[in-house]
Amino acid sequence: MPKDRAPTRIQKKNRAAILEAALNVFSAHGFRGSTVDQIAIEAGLSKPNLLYYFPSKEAIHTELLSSLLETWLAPLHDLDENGDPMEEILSYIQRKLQMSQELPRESRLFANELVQGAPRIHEALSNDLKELVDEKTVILTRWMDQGKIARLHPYHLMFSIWALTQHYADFEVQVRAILGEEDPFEGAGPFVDTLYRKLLTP
Amino acid sequence: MPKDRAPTRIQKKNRAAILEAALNVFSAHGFRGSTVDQIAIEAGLSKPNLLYYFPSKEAIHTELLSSLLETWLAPLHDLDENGDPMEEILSYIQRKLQMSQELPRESRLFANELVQGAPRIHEALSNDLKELVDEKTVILTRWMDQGKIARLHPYHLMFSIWALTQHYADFEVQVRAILGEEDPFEGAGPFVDTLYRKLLTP
DNA sequence: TCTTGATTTGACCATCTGGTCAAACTCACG
DNA sequence: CGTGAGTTTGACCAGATGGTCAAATCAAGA
Repeated sequence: MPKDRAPTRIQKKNRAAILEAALNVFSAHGFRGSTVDQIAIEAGLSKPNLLYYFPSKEAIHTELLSSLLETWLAPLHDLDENGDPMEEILSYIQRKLQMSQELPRESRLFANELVQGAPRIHEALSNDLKELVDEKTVILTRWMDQGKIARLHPYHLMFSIWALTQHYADFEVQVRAILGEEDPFEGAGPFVDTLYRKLLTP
Repeated sequence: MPKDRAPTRIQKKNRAAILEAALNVFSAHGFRGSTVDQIAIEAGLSKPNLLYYFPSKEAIHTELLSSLLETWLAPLHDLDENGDPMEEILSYIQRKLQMSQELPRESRLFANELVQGAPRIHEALSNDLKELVDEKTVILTRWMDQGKIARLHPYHLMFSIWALTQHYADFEVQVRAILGEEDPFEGAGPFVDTLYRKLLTP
């Protein structure tokens, strides 16, 4: 293993390649379904070489999840209490949808983890996520109190946004099986916009 | 393997026990994450004994998926073109939500499969599911033409229903991490009802 | 009860998989 | 250059896993 000095050029390149490869593999096959060899080959390294950069398969997975969690929660973080309520929420939703489109691997990485009970990120859910959601829930509730948006159960509103937007990445095969040639996101954008505009209008 | 006569009492009991156990295990760990031993133990059998009833792990999985697909699609099947449009759709949604509550293992079994690209049920999606959806889409579109419900992209309407209802089963850990003690389905029922009533009102 | 097919199992096998290690190789820099 | 740290790899290991098989046990009808 490299000493803990500043990472060399090679270390940077290889660690990045490994994480990129691991994202491909883990998001497609889940943790148990992925092998170190697959990741190594995809990263253009031999297995022992890969394990020179990360102590274990688990470590790669953990690092991936924690380094991507921030990205994943960023849109919600950006929800601004000083903006226009309806526009803030709608633009949050569009950003989430855009992430589903542009970062489907990340979405599926989390989906895989969650469906199987989130054994490795349970803590992050109960802490980081819960905290962030509660913070934003206060804002949503205030907007409801002020009559700026319709009164709804804020948690379930949040769930519906996650469910709807991530569905397009997580269950892409199914969506494509139904839509055929049609581009999923072409229709999805306007659809969710309409949906939440109607739902949130007081 | 048993001859292909009428199944004996023991065959019935053991095959049922195996499928029940496999549903538990596969839905919790995915296909690759599950082992034949786990399933055997959960079914109260030895591994060779289990493999006396099913030729392989894959065969159990396949049989589970195909035998549950029907159950899974039943609510949509029941959508009646002669009923009241709004009530038909809303009751479809409530039935889906109820299935999420009562059959979460089945939901997660499919979710696991779908997230990983549905390698084993791709065909069923493009055939059975696609066909059923298209059939019901015709009804939805007619209702829209008649002004009975709001005009929406019917496929995306369908996706939204699946996403929202199955979210509660598939991502139950996340939902519970946010809700804490609160019963997810307590709030979910009214929420989705409100949502689709608003959305579908012309 | 006896017989025959159904059921069960311990022992076993081949393969896969995560991980180790010592030896070889490469690179940056004095 | 030369040298020491950083990098790479072939060979290997132990445990897990899907699956097989012959032999033993059981169950039900004649």
